[in-house]
Amino acid sequence: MTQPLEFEMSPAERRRQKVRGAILEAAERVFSVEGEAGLSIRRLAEEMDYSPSAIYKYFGSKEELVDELKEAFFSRLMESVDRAVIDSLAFDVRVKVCFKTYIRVAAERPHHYLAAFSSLGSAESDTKGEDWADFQDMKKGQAFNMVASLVQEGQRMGVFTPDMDPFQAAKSLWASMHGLALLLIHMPRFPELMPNAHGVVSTDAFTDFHVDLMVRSLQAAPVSSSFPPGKNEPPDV
Amino acid sequence: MTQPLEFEMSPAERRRQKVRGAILEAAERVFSVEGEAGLSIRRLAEEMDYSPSAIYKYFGSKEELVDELKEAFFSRLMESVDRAVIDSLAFDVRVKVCFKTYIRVAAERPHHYLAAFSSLGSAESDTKGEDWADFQDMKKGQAFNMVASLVQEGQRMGVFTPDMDPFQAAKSLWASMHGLALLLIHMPRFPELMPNAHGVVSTDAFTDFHVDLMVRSLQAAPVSSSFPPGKNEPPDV
DNA sequence: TCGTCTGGTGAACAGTGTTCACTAATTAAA
DNA sequence: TTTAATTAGTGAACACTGTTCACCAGACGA
Repeated sequence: MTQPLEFEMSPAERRRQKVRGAILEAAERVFSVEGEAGLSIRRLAEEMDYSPSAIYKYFGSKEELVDELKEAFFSRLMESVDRAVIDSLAFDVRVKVCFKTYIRVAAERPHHYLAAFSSLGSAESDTKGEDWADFQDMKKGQAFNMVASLVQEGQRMGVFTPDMDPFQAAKSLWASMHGLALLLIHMPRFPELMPNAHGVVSTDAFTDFHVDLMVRSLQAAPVSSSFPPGKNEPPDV
Repeated sequence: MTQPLEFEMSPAERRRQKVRGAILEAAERVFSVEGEAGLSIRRLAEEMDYSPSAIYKYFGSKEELVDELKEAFFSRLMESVDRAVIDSLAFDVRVKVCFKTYIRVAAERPHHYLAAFSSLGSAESDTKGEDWADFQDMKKGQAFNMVASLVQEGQRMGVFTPDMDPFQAAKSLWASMHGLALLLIHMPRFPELMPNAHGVVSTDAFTDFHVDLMVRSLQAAPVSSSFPPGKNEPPDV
């Protein structure tokens, strides 16, 4: 998986990796501002004074190239979240900073985040490994695991209600996080532009609000009102 | 906006609308299973025994055609939600059925829903009308308004906490709804495949769980624990 | 009946991703 | 060091795409 260290590469291999990196860099430059639609092999080749077919000596297809961009982005995203979480000590700020960092970094690179979720998964994949493998390869599983362990920690501390599957809760939280990130990407200023009762609300303030609601939904329920608290749904199979 | 009624159209106009409808029908057929990528003007023309350029007598561009498919889908989506909400009497089942219907219908037509949210909005739109106009045109605003009025109703009934802007709450709920719909589209069986503490969880059961959490986050907070309840963020401008 | 408008055609333009035969150079082996 | 083999890079081509344009025939209104 990981490429060999630099000093144990032949000069040829080292030069090859250098060119490969240059291609990825140029691709990243274009992709960041114009997305997959604006990134064409021919344009990329022209920008590097290469022939289009030269690119294919380094990448099997355009999809392969873009996949590498997406994977690199997801690594940066996870790294950002990790760092933000580690730097925070108190539990409550840790969980909130986790969500907020994810949403902010995702919205900062809209094309990357969008591209990573723009293809729809095969609906009839009998081989249950396929989706899940892709899931871990793309490091999306890492986000899920981090959220799940945060929920468990909250439950151990008695801050979150114990009568819910932490994995289910993590999925739900992830969906809410994902949803806001994508809404911010698709309509960048929708928190400001859409109606508000009390004047304009900045995107940051709205993100805080959304994350607050997400966290509130997990808190230990002191009394039950007309809505039953989230309990584990029994598997209906 | 609305086309003239059938009996007040000239025979020519009626024939024209008939062909136009046939094109849209064929496009819908292809788009439903293969999405925008699989829908090409040439293929469409071939399927109807037309020349490719004939399509352009009825639609200015491919984008215009696809936009009409997306708009029709959103109309169906909103109609489904409306009908589901109207058929329910009790407030709690009404709000849950609203969310669940939205998510289900969106996930049933993944290509449509994905296409409607696949283009990223212009980040630097100074004309604040642009995003908002697109918003109402695509009938996405209708979803928002429905959710907002549900929140207000819940607040009037005392079921939802009164100290939060119902519009902000509606945006947050919409984001959570949107997020789950897109996750189900991108990884259709992620509720089953991802880890669970208590066996396999069906997609339906997980949707119920997610919606429960969404609703719980709005409930009137009896006592405040370590997390402050969602209050109106003051505008910071 | 005559002119105008419109539906439909085929060819072409400018793109796209990708492949393939072909050099030229660089590397590994003798 | 000379030779063989592998590889980097090229340009042309294929099969697509959306879109336009000149043209033609038939239907329409005057």
